[in-house]
Amino acid sequence: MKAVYNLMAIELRRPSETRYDALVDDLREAILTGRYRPGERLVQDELAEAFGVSRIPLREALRRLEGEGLVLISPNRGAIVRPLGPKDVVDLYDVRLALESLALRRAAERYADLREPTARRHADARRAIESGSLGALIHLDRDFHAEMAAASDNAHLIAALGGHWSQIMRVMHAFLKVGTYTPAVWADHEAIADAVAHGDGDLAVGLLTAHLTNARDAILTQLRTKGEKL
Amino acid sequence: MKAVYNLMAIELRRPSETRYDALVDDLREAILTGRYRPGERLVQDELAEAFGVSRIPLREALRRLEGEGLVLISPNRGAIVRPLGPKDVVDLYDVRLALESLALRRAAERYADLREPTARRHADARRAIESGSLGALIHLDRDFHAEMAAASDNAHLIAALGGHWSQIMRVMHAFLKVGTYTPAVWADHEAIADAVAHGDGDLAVGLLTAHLTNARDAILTQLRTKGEKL
DNA sequence: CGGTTCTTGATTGTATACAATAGTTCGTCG
DNA sequence: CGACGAACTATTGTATACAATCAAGAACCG
Repeated sequence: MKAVYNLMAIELRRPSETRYDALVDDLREAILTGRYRPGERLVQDELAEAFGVSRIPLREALRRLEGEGLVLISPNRGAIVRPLGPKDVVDLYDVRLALESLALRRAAERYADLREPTARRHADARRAIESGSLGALIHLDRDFHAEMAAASDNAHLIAALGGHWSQIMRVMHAFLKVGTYTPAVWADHEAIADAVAHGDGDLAVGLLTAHLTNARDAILTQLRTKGEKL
Repeated sequence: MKAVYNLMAIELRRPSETRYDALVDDLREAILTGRYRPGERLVQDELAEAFGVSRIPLREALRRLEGEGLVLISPNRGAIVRPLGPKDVVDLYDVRLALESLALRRAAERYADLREPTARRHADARRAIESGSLGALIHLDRDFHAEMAAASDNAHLIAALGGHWSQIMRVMHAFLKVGTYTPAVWADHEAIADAVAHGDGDLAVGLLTAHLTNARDAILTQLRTKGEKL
């Protein structure tokens, strides 16, 4: 059970970042990408050795991810990756629509102009699709929505959406393993950015509603037909 | 620095509850009620001794509360109680309205009938007002909204609202120290419960919007005139 | 004196060690 | 042969101990 610490990896991060900070990011990413499967037990000793740390910062990271809803922890029983079903997808997208609608309205009131970075990401996304790097694609997608949230200038909204995107990204990763990514989403993004820049909150929300409904339904049909686990 | 552990307090809780679980609740309550002031440093050794535990479960509890937005933690610097200003009140109520509106619509779709427990709480609230137990009053208020959230049958929405209520309760506690509690809120609650029971989501949301706007404005004016810290 | 480096004390970060719990296996008895 | 229960094992929960970091003040130099 003695761990051979990965000395190199530790010092590649900026100095004042603690093991906890790095662990939260790494563990989250591992769960999002499906390296740890839904329902799988997360045994502390194993994880600690895998990440080259002791159980102390690891436990703190698990508590954090519990707060984000990525893992479930029961006393004296340990942590598992939270399993998600079709109802979770529906529920998540409901909450997401409510929060992001608010974000768009506030961003539109301030005439936030995100057209330039959105176009840039659109180009990046094309390249990511060609090279087949799904992970990068999802991060670009999230970045767009995160930037919209930031434009709302509401710290509590940003925090709430940040937590929810962990879950959304899990769903997306699972979907992209079996489904196909339609570049149309980036046209949607640009239309939304346009509406916000012109201060038209109603239009932006309408576009977002269609955008999310399409995405959700595509995911749900894939889930039903291929029966992929989340 | 040696702690004389409060042996009695430990076993008064249900057996399989860990020190972490108890700490989260106790620490949250202490922050909500203002026992630890906004901006105040939360030194781990001091807290550990005060609560009769070691720093390990304490640190985990702090991570949890960080996730709820009650404390801010910076690496190697420690935790402080997150200070809230007038803008936070506006932002919080914005997010709250978005989330609770969704909850009411879903609850109304299901014709959830919460009129009986709401009336019961109304009576309890009268007694709480007479006996001047503000803390109990706030908990009753939260319970109403929590039950509405639960009636939405959306686990992710419930979780999101649960986290937010920590913050809302902080604002309410601070407000009630200087402001007055108007029993009219319970008439609002009953009207909302009625609308939901009749399946009228639009009406329920309209009532909620007025309810929250009134509450928010009352808090804001109190803050501005008396300049109370949150 | 004003600014800069060094030292020190307080505090956080993390590893190790041990205690407590729950799940499991195996034996016993009906 | 199955139900019950007692050891055993794997794993979590928590305390202690020590290392790393930061903030503040002292010493130093211009």
